[in-house]
Amino acid sequence: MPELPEVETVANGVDERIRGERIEGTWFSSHREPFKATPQAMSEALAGRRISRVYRVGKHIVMDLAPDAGRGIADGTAPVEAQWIVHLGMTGRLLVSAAAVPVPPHTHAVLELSSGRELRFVDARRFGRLDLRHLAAGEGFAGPGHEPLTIGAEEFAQLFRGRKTPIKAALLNQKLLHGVGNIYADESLFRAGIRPTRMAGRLTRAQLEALRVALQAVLRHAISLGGSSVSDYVDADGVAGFFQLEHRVYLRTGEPCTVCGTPITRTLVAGRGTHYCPHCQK
DNA sequence: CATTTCACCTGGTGGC
DNA sequence: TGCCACCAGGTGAAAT
Repeated sequence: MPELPEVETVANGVDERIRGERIEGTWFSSHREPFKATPQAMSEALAGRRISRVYRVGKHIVMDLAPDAGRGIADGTAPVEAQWIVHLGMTGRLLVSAAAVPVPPHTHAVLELSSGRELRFVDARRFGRLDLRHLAAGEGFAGPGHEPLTIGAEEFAQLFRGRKTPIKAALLNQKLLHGVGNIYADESLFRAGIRPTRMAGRLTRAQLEALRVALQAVLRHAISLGGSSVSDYVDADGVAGFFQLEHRVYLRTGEPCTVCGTPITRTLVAGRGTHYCPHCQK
């Protein structure tokens, strides 16, 4: 499901709903895939602590964990002792539900909260990951690349200098920019008029700047509409987003380009389905 | 090191 | 209705 706008929507929704709550208990499934840290380690780190803040870094959701009795829980300034890191993979969901609501199939983690509600991690394909940071052991979670929403023109252009890979593959590389995925790579390249197969290192400075502006605009617009719901994605309340209605090329193979009417083409770039207008994108 | 390919999973859809 | 191929928002390991 989830690229930057969807992860941002989920993280903000979870933060609004459960910030300040105490984690009373935990439950984890017996599948091994979603767990980078062991369920036992996560249980020990989570149970008895308070959730002081939930936010997005790249495509990761970070939950700051503070001591139960600490000050500054409500405004997120409490001392952070550990962080729970959630990556939604392709089909992951993070849901805040009343305990009485039936637990959905493919639920892999449940945090029981002081309000009586539960935070549930649900993931059919199990490409998602759950992990843990102990801040006493080092830095907080930073993520692998630059933040797409705030990166400046100079830094952005620098990322692609000399790269002999298609620009779309570079956009998907999380060590360069973290948070861009298949939908927003295709949509930003369309809005910038750049063909996804163009070699990244051969783009002009003006083209790269057009791409940066288009990418930031498309991500902000998508966040404002609660993200794109293609099949699985929903927010923390289980509600779908609306940005899929604004897609100009993604999954619109054969449909007319909204600008020139030429049928949208689908090809493979970096092993991913890639959609573009052969007339508007050079 | 840079880049490409493929495996990891389940479920939905569309053709026959 | 059933079966099968193909497709899907994600990485990360292995090969080149």
